[in-house]
Amino acid sequence: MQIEELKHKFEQFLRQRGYKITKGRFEIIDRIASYGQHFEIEELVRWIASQDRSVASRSTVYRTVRLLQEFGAIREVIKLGNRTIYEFVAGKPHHEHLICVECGKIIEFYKEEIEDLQDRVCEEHDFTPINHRLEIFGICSECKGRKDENRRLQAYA
Amino acid sequence: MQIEELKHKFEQFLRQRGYKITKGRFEIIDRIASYGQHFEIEELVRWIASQDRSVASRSTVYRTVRLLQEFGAIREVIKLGNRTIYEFVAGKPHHEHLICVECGKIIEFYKEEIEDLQDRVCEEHDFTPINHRLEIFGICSECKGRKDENRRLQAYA
DNA sequence: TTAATTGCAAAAACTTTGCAATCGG
DNA sequence: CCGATTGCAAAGTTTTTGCAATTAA
Repeated sequence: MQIEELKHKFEQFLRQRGYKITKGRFEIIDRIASYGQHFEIEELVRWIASQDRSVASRSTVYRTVRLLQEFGAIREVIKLGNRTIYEFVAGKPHHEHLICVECGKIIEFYKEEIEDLQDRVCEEHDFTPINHRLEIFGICSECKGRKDENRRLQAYA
Repeated sequence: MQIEELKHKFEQFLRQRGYKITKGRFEIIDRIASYGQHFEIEELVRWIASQDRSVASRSTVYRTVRLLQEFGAIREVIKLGNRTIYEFVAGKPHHEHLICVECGKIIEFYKEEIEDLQDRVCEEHDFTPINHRLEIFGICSECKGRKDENRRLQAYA
């Protein structure tokens, strides 16, 4: 399974750095995987606490999230206001996000050409890219529909 | 002057919303302009306090920054870790950023094609974009030079 | 054994808010 | 005069950290 492979690689990563293989760290990976694609840390803390409080404390969750980020299993993908939304990468190919500011829906997309153009920009500036993030905020089709409805209702009122 | 025009438009914006034209709000615009292109709120608070404490309190700075954001004179352009970097837009055309994670340097760029491709992606998803942000994190040419130097030094050690 | 990890509570960093005083229209 | 704004201090959020106890190697 994908997750097992990830855990195995994480184990190697920990060993390489002289860190320890603890139950908590691997449990957190499982909880992230079971929570779904995107999450905020406090959400994750609550999710873990709601299931089994003994898995990890808030501090351990924060510390493990940082570690998983260094390892590359999760990424900060959306920054909106004071919120940070992480994504469980788990070997998924790179992609960008459309974020509906109305309902919070997150749509993933990938455009090879955009990536290529970014590389070109970096070359032009002799800049070595490490990672990037493209966030497009707007209104999704469902919310647009809903808005039109509201407008109609208001018009009749 | 550019700033005067901006202030004039901001005045109209305030009136339109039934808000008041206060000295503080306009002073803050001047201080942002004099601070430079990019800033964090706490930096701005300190900058203002260092010049003339009577201009505005921390709360007023926070409240005015929010207002200026709604108005469109400033934008949240970089979100890195727990930091938020704002940019004074002041009629400048839209652009994206390269951020050096080594020295913090910010390089602006604009690629028409990237914008066009984004529009196409949005159309494909029937998504109405409101705004977007593309951040490319990496190492700038100066820092690369510095790193090579370090490597050389280490090699000799 | 011993160095890393954990949980806890405290602190830090950043931001928002309630309220009384003040100011703008 | 009335309602918006301000400054202050207090409270809210989110994240980090010091420390003693615990655990992995």
